[in-house]
Amino acid sequence: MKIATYNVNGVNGRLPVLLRWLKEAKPDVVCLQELKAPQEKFPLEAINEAGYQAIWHGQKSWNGVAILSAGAELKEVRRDLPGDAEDLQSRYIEAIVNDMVIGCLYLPNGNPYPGPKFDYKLGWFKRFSEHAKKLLDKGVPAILTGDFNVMPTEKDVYKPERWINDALFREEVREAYKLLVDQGWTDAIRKLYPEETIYTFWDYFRNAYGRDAGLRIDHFLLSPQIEKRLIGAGVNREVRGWEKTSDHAPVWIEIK
DNA sequence: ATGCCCCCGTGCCGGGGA
Repeated sequence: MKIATYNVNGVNGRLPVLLRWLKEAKPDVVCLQELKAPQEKFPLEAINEAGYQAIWHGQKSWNGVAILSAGAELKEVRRDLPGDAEDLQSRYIEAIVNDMVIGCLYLPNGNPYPGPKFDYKLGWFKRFSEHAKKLLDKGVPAILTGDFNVMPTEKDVYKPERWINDALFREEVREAYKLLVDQGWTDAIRKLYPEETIYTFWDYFRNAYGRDAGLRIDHFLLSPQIEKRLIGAGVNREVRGWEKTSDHAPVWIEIK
């Protein structure tokens, strides 16, 4: 079973790229982020025609997350991150698919540092970690995946020294990611490829993709039951080279 | 220190992204 995550950077502007990738990669379950579309403008018909059912939580202009499933039933659990009724940003949606919890997240960017957006990022991270801990404590097979907006280590940045004070790499944020993983999650890409340089995002600026000046910020965190079933993982980096493409590439795992 | 590129919309500029 193949599960993928893809920050599409506008689900309607990216629809041809998304449909082509679905057809070529044939993932069973897909988590999407940055829909940048209100609830009623999600392209459900095209996605149904591609063979997927979907649940999503849209928002005008920004954010927005979705979960797609090809065959297996998709049972929505929640469409918001618990812990702050005033937080109206669409950044989390969770479903049960094949008896697994699938959490699809779009963690706040947090720039500029310092400032209120950075504080919001740390607050969101804390709420997310509390929710993640509850999932582990329940002992259910779970996958948390999406755009974490964190490069976990220096290996995950083309030039770490340039990113020290960026909200994606600040020590507080890396520490928050480490604390989350240390609850008992496994970073799927690093489990299979501990030393490789692997990126999931390349800026539109400065020919970043051509220079391979990338970041690894889209992650798969697996609960112990899923980690035992992990048989493959990778990045469809060629998709980043397509016309009218997102600045992120799809990331996938295969479990037995 | 900033723009580069690209998305979206109370749209032809500005905010946000990372």
